[in-house]
Amino acid sequence: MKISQKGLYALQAMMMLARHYNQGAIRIRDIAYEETLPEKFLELILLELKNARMVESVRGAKGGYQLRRPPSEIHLSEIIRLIDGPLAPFGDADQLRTLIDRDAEHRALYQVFLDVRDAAARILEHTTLADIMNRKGADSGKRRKKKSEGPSVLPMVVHGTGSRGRDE
Amino acid sequence: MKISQKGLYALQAMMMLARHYNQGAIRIRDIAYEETLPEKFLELILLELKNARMVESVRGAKGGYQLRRPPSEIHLSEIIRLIDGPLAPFGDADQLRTLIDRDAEHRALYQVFLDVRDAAARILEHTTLADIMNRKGADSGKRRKKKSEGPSVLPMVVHGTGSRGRDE
DNA sequence: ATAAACTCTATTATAACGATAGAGTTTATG
DNA sequence: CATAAACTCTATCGTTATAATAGAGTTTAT
Repeated sequence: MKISQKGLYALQAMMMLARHYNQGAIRIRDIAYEETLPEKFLELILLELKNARMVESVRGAKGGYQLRRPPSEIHLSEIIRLIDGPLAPFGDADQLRTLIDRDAEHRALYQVFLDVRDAAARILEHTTLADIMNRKGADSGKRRKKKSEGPSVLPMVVHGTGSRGRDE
Repeated sequence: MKISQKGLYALQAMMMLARHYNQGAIRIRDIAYEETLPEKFLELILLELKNARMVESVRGAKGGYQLRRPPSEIHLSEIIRLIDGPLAPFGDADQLRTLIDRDAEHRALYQVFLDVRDAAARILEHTTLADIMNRKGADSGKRRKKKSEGPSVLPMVVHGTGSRGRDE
């Protein structure tokens, strides 16, 4: 899974709407300004989010956009899947399962792909807009230590563990 | 991180060379035939793998390609990074760490991205060609004892755990 | 009535992707 | 030492995806 620039914009816009939840409709222009996003491009993104029923629009003067559900009920995975497609690093989960069933030669490889997608899904399907709002701004007092603390959902993801200082 | 068709080809070619490790140089044509890969495209991929010192070539008649290191010492992450770039779903790990440091507004979001990349890295940096060779074909009894067995590092990746039967 | 907003379709430029072509170089071997 | 078998390298090509802009159309508050 690759998150495109557009996907990032969508996530940022949704975060902004989450911050202003229950404050009425927000104009595209204001979202674009606050998040520094290209306005016309954002327009298309919001239209997609609307068609996916994640946001709703109010048309006409005084119009704008707002979330259709509370931030705690919108998962990052939804947004990412909508804009950038499946979470799997190759194909999608169903395809991978089929390949694991039918392609004996490459079964083990596809299983690794599926493991990677499951790991991503476990994080993104359990993280909501509310989660990342609350985590914002360098420790909001909620016992979130600077170094580790790991990703809410997935145990033992200790920060310094992965290839720190290596390539990517 | 997205694994392209080219990335898949590279992984398949490397798996094939792993199966034929210590059997001398294998011709491009034979790799292409055995794995059903487009020969001319594979040529370019092998060249890249050679420049990255993962394989070596023997030129001239009777030439071909072979692994430069034993299959147990070649990690899937190396191949994927070479062909498809960083494991992170957006940018690379260093960029993400910088953004987490400097962009207070979006810190929490980038942290999630980094968590996803760490989860992928944990799997792909610990899975070797030998691992997936040995895991092949629903455990056919024959086992080459190499080093670690099974998904050494990432336990708890229970097959049926992830969002089965859902969207992707 | 009109300006402020969202809506929709089209278009563009650039890059990435997947692949093929062909001329060049190296080497085993008869 | 000629030759065929192989790898090496650069170029090209068609397609699709990405990132973005443009502009005409529609809805609505005031």
